[in-house]
Amino acid sequence: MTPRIDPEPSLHDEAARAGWLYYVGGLTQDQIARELGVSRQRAQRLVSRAVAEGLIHVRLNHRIGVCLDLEQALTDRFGLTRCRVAPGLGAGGDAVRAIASAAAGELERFLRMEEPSVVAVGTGRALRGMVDAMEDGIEAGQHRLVSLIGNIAPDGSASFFDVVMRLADKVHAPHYPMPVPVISPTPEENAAFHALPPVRKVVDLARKADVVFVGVGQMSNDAPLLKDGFVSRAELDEMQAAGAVGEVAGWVFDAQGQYLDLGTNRRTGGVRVEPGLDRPSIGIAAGETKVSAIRGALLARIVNGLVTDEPTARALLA
Amino acid sequence: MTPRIDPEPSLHDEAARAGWLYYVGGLTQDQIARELGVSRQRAQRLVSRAVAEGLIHVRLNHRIGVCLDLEQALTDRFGLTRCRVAPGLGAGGDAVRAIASAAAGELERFLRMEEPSVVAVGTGRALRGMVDAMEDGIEAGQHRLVSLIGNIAPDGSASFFDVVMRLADKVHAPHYPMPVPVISPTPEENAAFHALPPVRKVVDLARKADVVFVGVGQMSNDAPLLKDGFVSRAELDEMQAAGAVGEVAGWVFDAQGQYLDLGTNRRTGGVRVEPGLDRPSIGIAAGETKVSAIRGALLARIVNGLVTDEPTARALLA
DNA sequence: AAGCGATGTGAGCAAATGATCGCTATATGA
DNA sequence: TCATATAGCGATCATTTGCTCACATCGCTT
Repeated sequence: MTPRIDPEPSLHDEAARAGWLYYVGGLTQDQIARELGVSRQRAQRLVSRAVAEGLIHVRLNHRIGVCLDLEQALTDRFGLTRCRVAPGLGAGGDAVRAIASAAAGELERFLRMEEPSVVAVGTGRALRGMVDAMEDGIEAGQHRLVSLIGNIAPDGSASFFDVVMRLADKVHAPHYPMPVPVISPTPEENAAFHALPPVRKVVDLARKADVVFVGVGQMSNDAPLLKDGFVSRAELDEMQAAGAVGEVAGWVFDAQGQYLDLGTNRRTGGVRVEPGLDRPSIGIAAGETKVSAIRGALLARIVNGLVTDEPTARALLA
Repeated sequence: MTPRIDPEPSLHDEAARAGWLYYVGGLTQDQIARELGVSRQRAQRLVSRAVAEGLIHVRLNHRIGVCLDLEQALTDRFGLTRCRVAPGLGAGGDAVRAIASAAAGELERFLRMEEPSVVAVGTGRALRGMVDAMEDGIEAGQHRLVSLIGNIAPDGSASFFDVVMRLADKVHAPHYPMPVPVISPTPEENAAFHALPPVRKVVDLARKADVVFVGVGQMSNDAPLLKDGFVSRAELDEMQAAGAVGEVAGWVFDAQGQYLDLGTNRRTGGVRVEPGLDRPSIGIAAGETKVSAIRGALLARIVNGLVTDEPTARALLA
């Protein structure tokens, strides 16, 4: 009579169940081991696997007063439309982790709208963290997701580009990668790509996006662009000398948020986020090293919304 | 220059921050203590306070296969429109805790709709848990919340009735309590209440609700109605003898889900959930002792949707 | 002002946890 | 076929955690 139940509790299932019993049920790992009929060590491993694989999501259901104050102060100072400040994670903490769930909440907010819209996204660790922190089960098929940044890397590595893809995968929305090199060897090659009709289509879509989510990269010596091999050391030096402090979607700007007309900016393939957009343009970024980059982006209104963490917020206001 | 920040980190704020550092940041309590400048013991107390007060919410981001199978089986067997099965919490686990977040998700689903609607809710521990497990920050001002059950208790205790109130409070929606006794001393008194125009208005609202959320109570010797003093032992005996196995919103039914025409049912003040509604009527209930009550409600289609836990689901199918 | 209860605090301690190590089984590929 | 990598497992052990107890503090009542 009982229907066919219990095929093969996959490893994921077992881990999820262990995590559930641990965090929701409050059982000890010993009890979980007994419940699942495994050794305590295995139970412990299942629990940590559940955490590591992001099966367990923790959210804080209380807006800490100080963070609200900081949000208000940032909003006033930079004329933002949206602002979220997550509590910091202490000295050695990972800023990306701190802001991931707040950023996820911000994105979910847009994805849940019934009105079909176009969501443009950049790349970077922060955005990646945001997507990972999103809840499962959100269906956003009515929206279109478009990448702001080229998806052809010099070394062919794709790890940099899977933010849109992962997101599209997660919410079952159509997505439009931008089929151009992140940064072309020459301005001419870049122009050749942009002359192609399919490329133009994606570019047009990105330009009319209803909302933009981007990370903000610093242009100091630990610049993501350098680490990922998109700019050479020499070019970085050149742009630093010209005042470069940050970049958004690969486009480099100075301390006032003015895009520079040199270096890689002449060969960057992606769509530039124009300053002063009338639609939301949300920056997701935190970390001591990014402060002047973020400030530049805010000053020129390359972004008019911000998700950051507490120490970064304080530094921006200082 | 720095704006006025740091008035008084309230106890809640501190607890929230400690919980954040612990669960999101992964710091040890010792590190948290140092970070916050308190003793380790205080840090530990703050963390547990954060959990106890529901500041920390844990969600499982993975639907365990077995639970999906059970949902399908229940849906097929009882012709449900919606069904969620949460993993069980093991032998000594609290069933309410297990289903709270799944139920919250189900309710949030409705509240997030833009279309204004009327949401009718019952009472009980399960619904209370559901509301507590809801995320903060959901705005549902477009909906109206109406209580199915009277809000006048024999002993004047209000703890039983604050489900609608807490919910309304949380999502900032208007709410309509039902200003009648849960159970009147006589049918006549009950009728007198229902003749009053303001009462009729609420009753009409409840009757046309677009979605109904109710708990399911058992009528065994540990019946909630008995424990809360709404029925006497003698009446319970009488109804049990007549086949009573469960109740929804105070209305008692038998194993087939047929409402009985005796005992308190002649004096119950609230609105009866009619069998076979064409709109969603979601039962939130789990626990071994409730199985036959739930089965009755399902068979007669007093509820056409169910949120329960794994062992209960298995028992319902057995 | 003394008494009293509620609340909070730190020390100590037992239990729970998670990291490490060496072992085994399985796969991978030359 | 064999060598080697890889992953999982149980045992051991240092660290982390949360509980209990004895005491201090504060506010309120008598």
